[in-house]
Amino acid sequence: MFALVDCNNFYASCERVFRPELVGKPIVVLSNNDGCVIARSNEAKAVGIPMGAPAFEYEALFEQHQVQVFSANFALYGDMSQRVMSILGEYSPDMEIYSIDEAFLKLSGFEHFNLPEYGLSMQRRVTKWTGIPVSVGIAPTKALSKVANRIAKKFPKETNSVYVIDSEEKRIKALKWLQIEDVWGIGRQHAKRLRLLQVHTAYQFTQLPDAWVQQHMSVVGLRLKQDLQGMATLDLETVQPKKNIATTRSFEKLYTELAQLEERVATFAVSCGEKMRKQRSCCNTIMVFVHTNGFRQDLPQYSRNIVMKLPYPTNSGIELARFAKQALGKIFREGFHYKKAGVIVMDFSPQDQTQLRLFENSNVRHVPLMQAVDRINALFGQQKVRLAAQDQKRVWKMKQEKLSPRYTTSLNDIITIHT
DNA sequence: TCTGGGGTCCTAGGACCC
DNA sequence: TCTGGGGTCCTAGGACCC
Repeated sequence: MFALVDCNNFYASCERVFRPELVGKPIVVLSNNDGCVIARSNEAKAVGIPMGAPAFEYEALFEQHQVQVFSANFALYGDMSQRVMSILGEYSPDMEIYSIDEAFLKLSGFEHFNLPEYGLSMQRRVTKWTGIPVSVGIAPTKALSKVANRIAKKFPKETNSVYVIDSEEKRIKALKWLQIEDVWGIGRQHAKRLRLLQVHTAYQFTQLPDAWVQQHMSVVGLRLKQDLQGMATLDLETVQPKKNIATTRSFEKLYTELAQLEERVATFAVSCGEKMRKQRSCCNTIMVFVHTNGFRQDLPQYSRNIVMKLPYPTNSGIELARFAKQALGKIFREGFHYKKAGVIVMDFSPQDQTQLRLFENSNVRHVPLMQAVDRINALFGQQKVRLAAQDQKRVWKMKQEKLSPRYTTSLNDIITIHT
């Protein structure tokens, strides 16, 4: 059996832990630059705020329903996630942290446990120890545990937020209840196509011939179908080093000059270097892209990326910034208003076994230098030490007008209790 | 005026090898 | 009228997840 434990409205719930007066009130959390809604409490969903809603279009509705609006506070969410995961880790030796707010637990060898009770224990302990409400779905396969979780979330009162699919009757009933677009692994495109074929529920999907599923949805679709039928095709996945690492941002205003973009792109490259060093990878290829604001129909549009093969593998921020600037120079065009840029590094080789080149090699002195930079920045805050090519005066700043304190990760922000 | 930021996997087709 | 049989690597595009 597998359990899927998923935090309810995670970002909104994190904000609520330290603002208990907001329990029962509508809350939304916005993306970077306070752009779109990326999390909603149940109350916010109920007043009709969709996922991804542009904040500026919904200001009136926020006002009307007294919606509490927060800028994304990833320092807080990341820390709360770790707390939740460390509690869940006690419940099984095999856990896959699937995303910031959910984890699969493999329950092999738990045959003699009372699973509904076990799930309830997880649910209660996480809520009690962290303040984050969670839902638990337990079933014979991963895909079915997702289904069970959805039921637990949809009917919290009837299920106590824990649902177990442990019989053929329950499995079929659950699949007949689940709409096709709500199936894990079936996105918009496949759902549309399946609807046209009169496949409206997860159950009907499991009745399709294997050959059709394989032809139109590849082996990924076929595995999903079998998993939903109760044959455990998907197993826990172990943590693998990432194959690509990206740092990309939309800008708070439109840029027209190369120098402005260079400064930002250098910062993105440095950030990619930091992320690579954390997993001890060096990249052999770097991609830089820029584009204008696609929503602005009054301005000419331009969008381009460039892939640059590096002469040697590196994870030095200094070298990455230099290459990224070179690449940017090749795709930058005068006369456009740029809204977004990014750096993506790929084609990794392990840091400790890079192949030396005959003529050009990464500067070995950067290795201890980057270690020192990482340690200083870890101690004194991000970007305390940075390149001259990066923003010196910090001229740009992400729009974060509704940022909550970093209650759990910054001593200055620690909560005060008056007694 | 304002519209997010990360990731993964699979397939088909072309270029190339012997 | 007929025109081999096996591979690999790379890229673009399409789908999906949170």
